[in-house]
Amino acid sequence: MALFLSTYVNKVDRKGRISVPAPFRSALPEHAFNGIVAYRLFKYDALECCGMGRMEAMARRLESLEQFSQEYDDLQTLFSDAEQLTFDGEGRIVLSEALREFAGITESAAFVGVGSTFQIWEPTALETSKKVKRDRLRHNPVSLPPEPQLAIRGSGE
Amino acid sequence: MALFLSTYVNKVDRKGRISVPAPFRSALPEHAFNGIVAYRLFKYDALECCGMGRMEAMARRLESLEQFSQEYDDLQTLFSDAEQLTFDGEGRIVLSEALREFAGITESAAFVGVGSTFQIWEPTALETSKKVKRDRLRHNPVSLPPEPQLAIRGSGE
DNA sequence: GGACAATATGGGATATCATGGGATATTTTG
DNA sequence: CAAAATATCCCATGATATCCCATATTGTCC
Repeated sequence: MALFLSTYVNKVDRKGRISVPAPFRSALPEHAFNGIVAYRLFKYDALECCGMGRMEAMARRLESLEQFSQEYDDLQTLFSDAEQLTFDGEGRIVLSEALREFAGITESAAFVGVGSTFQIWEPTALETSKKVKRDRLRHNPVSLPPEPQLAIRGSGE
Repeated sequence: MALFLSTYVNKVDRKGRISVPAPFRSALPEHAFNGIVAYRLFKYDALECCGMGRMEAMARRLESLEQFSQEYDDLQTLFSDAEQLTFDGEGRIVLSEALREFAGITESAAFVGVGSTFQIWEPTALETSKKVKRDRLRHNPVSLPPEPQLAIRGSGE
């Protein structure tokens, strides 16, 4: 499984191109599609990204939900707003205006490794969010449960 | 499982390089990634370090949490603040300015084995913290639980 | 106490990565 | 079908990360 760590801030150029950090490109599993999928987070004005394989697995899990249910419909939105972004020869992607606008990205973007996926944030918004979360962790420690069972995602369990 | 003991103090050079003590390098499990992962402790201005395998296990455990819960979001910060640090040919890592600043490290750093992981502290801050803990233990002794129950905690205990 | 090995420290060269620009191919629009 | 717009591809450069080599210090063994 892919593991994304750290945070990198890179520039967006006039053509909407931005370098995906080299460690993230290395961490992506091999796939016929050479790039990533970006979709909008529900809770934050930021994007979540992963390889195509993970997206395909998510699609299979969507199929396990009750068709026509409210949550099925809701999750379909995730897919319809998602964009596949191909790497160019230098490891850059092009962020569409729609994605940039959703995340409030203008000149730079922060690539935020969060374990099995990574996120793309506007850097100032990221710092604000991180500060809140760090403060919360400092005052209300949480723990990780022991080594898992696999969880079904997106089911709201 | 890895076992890290003792405390070593090494120098940071002008490029931010520092030697990881040889016993710690030996104690790390084999992994394709030749280095360590450093992340920020919640309760102290210090870093905690482990091998990549342990970080991967932590990522799997994160996946077992409810995906949109607040504690899930908060713990993601641990990953986004973490950095993978590759060993150079001489067993050194480069501590980024962000990590050094967080831990208050300038000229030297203390490597502190704490069992299954190790920590990196600014040496004076470490001494202060140790003194506080020794005083507390003297007045309020604690015990270890029996063998199978040790849990990894997201916060300093 | 000396020799040797292991470890830590220091410096410089090279490779990689991020950034920037232009050309070409493809798609869209009129 | 042609022109315009956009996406993709290709190439170059500067900064920095990585790699390589040497020396000093410390620990171990005889």
